[in-house]
Amino acid sequence: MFRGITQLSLDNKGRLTVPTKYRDSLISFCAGHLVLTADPSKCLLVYPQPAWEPIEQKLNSLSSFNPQTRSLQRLLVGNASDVEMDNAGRILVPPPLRQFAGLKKNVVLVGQGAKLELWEDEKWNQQIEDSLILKDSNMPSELDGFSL
Amino acid sequence: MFRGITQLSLDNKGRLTVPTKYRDSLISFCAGHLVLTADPSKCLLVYPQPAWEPIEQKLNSLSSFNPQTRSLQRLLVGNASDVEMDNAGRILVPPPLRQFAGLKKNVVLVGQGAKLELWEDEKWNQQIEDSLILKDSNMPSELDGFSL
DNA sequence: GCATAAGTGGGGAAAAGTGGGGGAAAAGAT
DNA sequence: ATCTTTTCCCCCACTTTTCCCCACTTATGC
Repeated sequence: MFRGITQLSLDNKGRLTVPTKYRDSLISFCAGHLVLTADPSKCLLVYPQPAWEPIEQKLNSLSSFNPQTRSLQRLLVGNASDVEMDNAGRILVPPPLRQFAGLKKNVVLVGQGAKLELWEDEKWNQQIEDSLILKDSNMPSELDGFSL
Repeated sequence: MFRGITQLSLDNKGRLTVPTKYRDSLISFCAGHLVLTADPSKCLLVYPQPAWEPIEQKLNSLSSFNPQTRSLQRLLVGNASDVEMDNAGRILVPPPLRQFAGLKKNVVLVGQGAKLELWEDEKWNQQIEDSLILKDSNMPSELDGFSL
């Protein structure tokens, strides 16, 4: 399980050095085989390949006549991209995905359980700021009886 | 299964070079025999020929008295076109389909499970942007309990 | 402070993309 | 029916990009 935030930079070829703390577990878990895709929040999602497969299968099994579903399929499956870590522990972020998430040089990699999120740092900070003004009244009922 | 997006261009003869990553599996799966047709979203659908057959049979089996069904049959079966990859891995996109999807030079080929979608690049970007403003309230119940 | 490991950048080889020309086959016209 | 014209397809060569590997620089720990 991934947690925590790492500040990183893309080199001028668009490569991302995966932090050492994740590298060994990624190599043993999926031989460095990752899947990158687009998230509606305009960041990228980074899955170990085995964790991605069931999600893609679920998406592909849904009816393509529902416009909402179709859009999700296009966003997630359509942007999904297989990438391999090179032997320096780097991955190449494909240009279309870099463009989608507005990644320039400074990015943050954020652990989120089974996956990681990759954000342009400004967008990440903005997103954190925005989340602070949430009203309690908007809390989903799933969280009833739950406290920190 | 196809996934991911590839930026491509049609040459001035209207030919499309199929990306290498798909070429081998297309040759072994369907001997380079593809079916292109029109999609209601104004893109083109690209099926390996064996994957297309059951879809066409299903469409033909539906009642042609329902106007919606009839329209679907006309759009999909009516526009379906057999194409072969040449030995440089290129396919010729028939002019009527090129016109339908507004394909000029810059296009994107998008993996969607058993099929591929071919978009004029501007239209694709527009479609992705539009999908980001989706409301949760519109999510189909199929997705209850599903998360990324 | 030195040694080892990690991060960064660049260069080169191989493969993939691109474009054009020539030939064959088909269609149309006389 | 034959000749002419056009379209389509296949092949070859050139250009571009991508990926992989190596070397240098920086950080960290002993």
